[in-house]
Amino acid sequence: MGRRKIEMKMVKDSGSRQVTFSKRRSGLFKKANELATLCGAQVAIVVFSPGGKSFSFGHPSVHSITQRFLNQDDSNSTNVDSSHVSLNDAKLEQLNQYYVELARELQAEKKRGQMLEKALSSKRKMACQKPINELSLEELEKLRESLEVLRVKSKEHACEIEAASSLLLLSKAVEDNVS
Amino acid sequence: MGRRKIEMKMVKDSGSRQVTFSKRRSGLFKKANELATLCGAQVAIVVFSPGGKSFSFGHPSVHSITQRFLNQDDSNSTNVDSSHVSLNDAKLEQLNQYYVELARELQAEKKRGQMLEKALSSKRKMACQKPINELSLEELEKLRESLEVLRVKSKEHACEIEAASSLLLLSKAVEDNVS
DNA sequence: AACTATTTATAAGA
DNA sequence: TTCTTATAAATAGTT
Repeated sequence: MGRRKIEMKMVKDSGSRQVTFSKRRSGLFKKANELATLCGAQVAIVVFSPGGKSFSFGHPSVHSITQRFLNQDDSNSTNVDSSHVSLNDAKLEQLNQYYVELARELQAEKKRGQMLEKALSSKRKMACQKPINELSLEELEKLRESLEVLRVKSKEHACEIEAASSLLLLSKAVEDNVS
Repeated sequence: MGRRKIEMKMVKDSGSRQVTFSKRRSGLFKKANELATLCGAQVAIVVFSPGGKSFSFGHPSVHSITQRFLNQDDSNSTNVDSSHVSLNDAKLEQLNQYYVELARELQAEKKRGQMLEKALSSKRKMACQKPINELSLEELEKLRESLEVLRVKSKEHACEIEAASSLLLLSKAVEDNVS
């Protein structure tokens, strides 16, 4: 948002980075205040600059909000039963929502889509196509999600095989459904 | 920032308020992520909606930042008992990490359109050459990206047939390789 | 700190 | 609700 578009990576020059930090921190707090005002929400923000200096915004206060947040799931420390539908589950779901929202942003990639369309067109020359009328968008989405999970698991450098198996089950299901 | 300027006060209509909250919370988190990325800053945000539902953003994590913040002015207080940090908490933080990481990768992905085209055209070969559980992380990522774009194209209601067909080619390649 | 040329966010609308 | 679009707002580079 300025004279030029900038790369979304660490600003190299220390001076410029300090200026950017100052401007954007101010902007962030303003947005937070607007969110609290317009929606009656409670918002707390804590920021540490690269130099280690802290800044905070809180409506009504950072302390009250962070305590409320941190104490959400501590009340039943004795109950570690996984079958219990806890607030943690809500949080997990919530984070998953963010994850999905971000994935959705990829739709804004018009240019890349066009390039892929080209690639897909040339791909179609290859034979061995099957009827696809019964393959729903929902099923496409399922397969995509499974790969999303697979990617995460791979990055954990753990249970790669388990993840791959899950993927296979899904892709097999899709394949069965079509044939 | 929209069709009209709005008064900076509580949105009366409950439905509109919910929509505004959702949009602006998303925008706030995006700004926070940009601040962290551009300036190498640590940022933690906790938001409670009017309905009492909580949302959080943390880079690197809400917990670490709030602890750092709460401890800086309270150096005489003993450490908060860390034994209550359950496995679920760890999972949450981990998921949060994925969220942050994905947001960052989203920016990078937008610049890899051409690479994606290459990846797609060479994908089937790779899938056919070795078992899926031996695919490299990079290869899995490419496959995932391909499906990501397929999904986008599908939702654009353009070339649904082509996309689905290509997906089948992909899944078929995987399936053939395994069976 | 101000100043704008631009980009980005978003309030309405479809 | 998800996707546009017209407009307001944020901000990158400049002075």
